[in-house]
Amino acid sequence: MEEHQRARVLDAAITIFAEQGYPATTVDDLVAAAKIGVGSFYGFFSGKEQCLLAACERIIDEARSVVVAAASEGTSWPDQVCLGLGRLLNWIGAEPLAARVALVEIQTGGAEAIARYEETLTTAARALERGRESLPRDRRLPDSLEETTVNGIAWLLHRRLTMGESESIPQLFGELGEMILEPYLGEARATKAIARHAPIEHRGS
Amino acid sequence: MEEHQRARVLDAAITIFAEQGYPATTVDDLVAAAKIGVGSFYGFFSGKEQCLLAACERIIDEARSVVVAAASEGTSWPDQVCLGLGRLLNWIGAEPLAARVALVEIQTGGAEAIARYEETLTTAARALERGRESLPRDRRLPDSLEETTVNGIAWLLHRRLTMGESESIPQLFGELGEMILEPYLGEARATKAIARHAPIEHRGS
Amino acid sequence: MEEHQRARVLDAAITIFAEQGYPATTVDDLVAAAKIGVGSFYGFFSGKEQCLLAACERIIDEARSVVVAAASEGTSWPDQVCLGLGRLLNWIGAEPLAARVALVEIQTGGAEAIARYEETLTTAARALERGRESLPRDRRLPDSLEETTVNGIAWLLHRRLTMGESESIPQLFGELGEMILEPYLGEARATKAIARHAPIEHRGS
Amino acid sequence: MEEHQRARVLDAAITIFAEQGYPATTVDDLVAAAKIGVGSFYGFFSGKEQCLLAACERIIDEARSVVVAAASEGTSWPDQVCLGLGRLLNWIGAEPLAARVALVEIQTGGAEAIARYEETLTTAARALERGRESLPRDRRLPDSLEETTVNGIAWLLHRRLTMGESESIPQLFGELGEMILEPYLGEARATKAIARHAPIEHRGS
DNA sequence: AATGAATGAGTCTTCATTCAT
DNA sequence: GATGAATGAAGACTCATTCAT
Repeated sequence: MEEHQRARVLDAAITIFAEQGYPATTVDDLVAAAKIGVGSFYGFFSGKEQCLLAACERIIDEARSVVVAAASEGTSWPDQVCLGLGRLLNWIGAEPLAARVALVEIQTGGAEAIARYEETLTTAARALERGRESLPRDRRLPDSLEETTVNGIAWLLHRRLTMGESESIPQLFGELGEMILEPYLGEARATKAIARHAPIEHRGS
Repeated sequence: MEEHQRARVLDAAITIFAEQGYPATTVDDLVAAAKIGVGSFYGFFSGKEQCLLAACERIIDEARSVVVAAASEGTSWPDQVCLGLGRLLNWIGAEPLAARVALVEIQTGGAEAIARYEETLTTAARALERGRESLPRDRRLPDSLEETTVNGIAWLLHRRLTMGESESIPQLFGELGEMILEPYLGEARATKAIARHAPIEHRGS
Repeated sequence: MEEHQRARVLDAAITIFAEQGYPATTVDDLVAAAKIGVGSFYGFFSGKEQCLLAACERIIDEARSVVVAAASEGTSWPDQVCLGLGRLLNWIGAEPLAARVALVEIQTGGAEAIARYEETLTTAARALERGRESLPRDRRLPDSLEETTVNGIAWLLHRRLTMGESESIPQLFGELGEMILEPYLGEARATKAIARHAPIEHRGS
Repeated sequence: MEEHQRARVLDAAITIFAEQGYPATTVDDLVAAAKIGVGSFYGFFSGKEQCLLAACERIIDEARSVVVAAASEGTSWPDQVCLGLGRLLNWIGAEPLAARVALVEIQTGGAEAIARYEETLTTAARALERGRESLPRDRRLPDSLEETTVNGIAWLLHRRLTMGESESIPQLFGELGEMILEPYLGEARATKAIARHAPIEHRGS
């Protein structure tokens, strides 16, 4: 029961953080939206920042599981990337508020929140490094390629989310897929891999 | 005299903003550091946020003029890019506090500050589009390439700045240079262009 | 409970406003006198001015009910006027602080407060217009008679209150009564009506 | 020269005080309007309140001399009253800003200013007491008649000035004249005295 | 376990006044 | 004599957090 209560508070917090921005949100806003008392809030979280952190954690966990589940359906690495990316973008399109919190608001949540954000991006970058395994001998990639890619993507999403264009996010599939795969596969193979997936979104891009 | 005074306040503000972070900085911190009265502060700026904005404006102007001056020494476009990038990285290495304010703290400075930040990156992205002019017919680039590149670079810098590794920033020249030029020139020509410049930094990367 | 608390704050506020004057009173003075925290104060009132307004409203309500109750005991209109006036003056003599706030301090409380003050006087003036009903045909009275009368009285009270002569206020009964009634009844009848009431105060005037 | 300068500052101050209200006026507003430096301002007046006081003094002196000059043209006391009142109302209609400062703003100028205001009204009331000299034996008037009358008039003017209806002030001549004279002369003679003067304004009232 | 009334430290901001030039 | 840059005391108000019920 208690856990369920906490989850409800988190839901409310995500909505409020996304709508008003983290700094502009007061604890009172949060408890009003969650329909609990201030005391209860401090029972669940040790403060406003911890609440943001918990919200982000839940959002990222959910996003991660979406990606992992999708990737497990693929056989080759490029397929896994495409599936994961596609589903992730769809999920973001469906949950723009949550995405906004985990990608935008977290950056205004103080030192620890920023650290978590960067950690998340780093983890994502690590995951992409698998693409290097099947690289032709002569192909050398910059050390920070994955980090740059991931951050580039995060920024593109950030932008759409900030500008209220979240419905268009799934349509980024083609562009982002190529951005990820091209360095490892070259343009031709990357394009082909992408074409195999997400015909709908690709058309739109 | 008045202008000089204001510049001094800006200097102090940049240091404080960089060291404590914008949200954690109070107007009192600012006036204490600048050794002026609160009243004077409000004579110069209409508030804390405007002060941050003014600081960023000055920083960005300075950075821009460093880049422009450097680029004007080059003949070909790749040369201009290399010169501009190299000097910019050196400047950042020499002024890490200023860079931190304009790249990191600005993002916590409220809506207008964020808008300015994105504007700056967009301007930089626009400048890189010149690389498309001499592109081979068959080479097609994603629309958002430059924005992604610029943001990826900003993020890399952001990261070093945040982690206190600002001295290593000039050494990113090789990596960043390739990241910029490769899509337009291909790997071979990009590497060559970079090798012509900044031999010292390249070795370090 | 909350309502009772708010009433206590209002009591304290009336004392402080009357003693120091509205403009010279700070929110800190108020909370110190009421023995509450600043936060609580802002829970009760949205600011200093609203607190003054609330205080005046309560005072005026109370004064009005004193007058209405007294008037209801009278039969003829002149009797009602005398009863109402007498009790009002006694009440003011007993609550000089409250009277001062509602008559004096309210005039320094900003636009809204002044509007309320004038509104109150206008209402009182309206009430006096009933005296015109039984006027002899040939008697014509200036349009603004009641307003002038009411304001003249307010000003006399203002004066005594300001000069700390509040104990003498009930003794104004004879004078004020005549001032009110004479235009409608003529001197003779006015004097007689007054003589029927408040023998004690009349003697003192 | 210095005196002339000071007068200019006073002129500017009257305008500003009337337009923005005394409390809302800052010393900066004043010096900006008078086109002098802050230092000079403090050379002329020891502070904002003294400036208001000086302004009121000048205004009242001028108003008084208008009345005195007018009254000196009359022969009988009622004539003198009518002439003085008529010219005063015309003057107020012509100088609403000054009148506003001396009648309205002065009341928000702190203890001393209020004292001056009341003093002025008291002086005016004293002047009216001359009307009692030729009173029929049996006619007894309330002690505070003149104060009440004067204040009633002040309040009527206050009201028009506050509501921006200053042009209509000269038209109050008939009403105010009767209010002053009636208690001493009775209605019939009062009306006749008034009719002899200010035919134009009387029609409008 | 839940509540929300109460707190008060901390912030921004204004503005009358001073004084070196 | 005039200037206006500089001052900083003072005030209104917010909001994260506590704790008695």
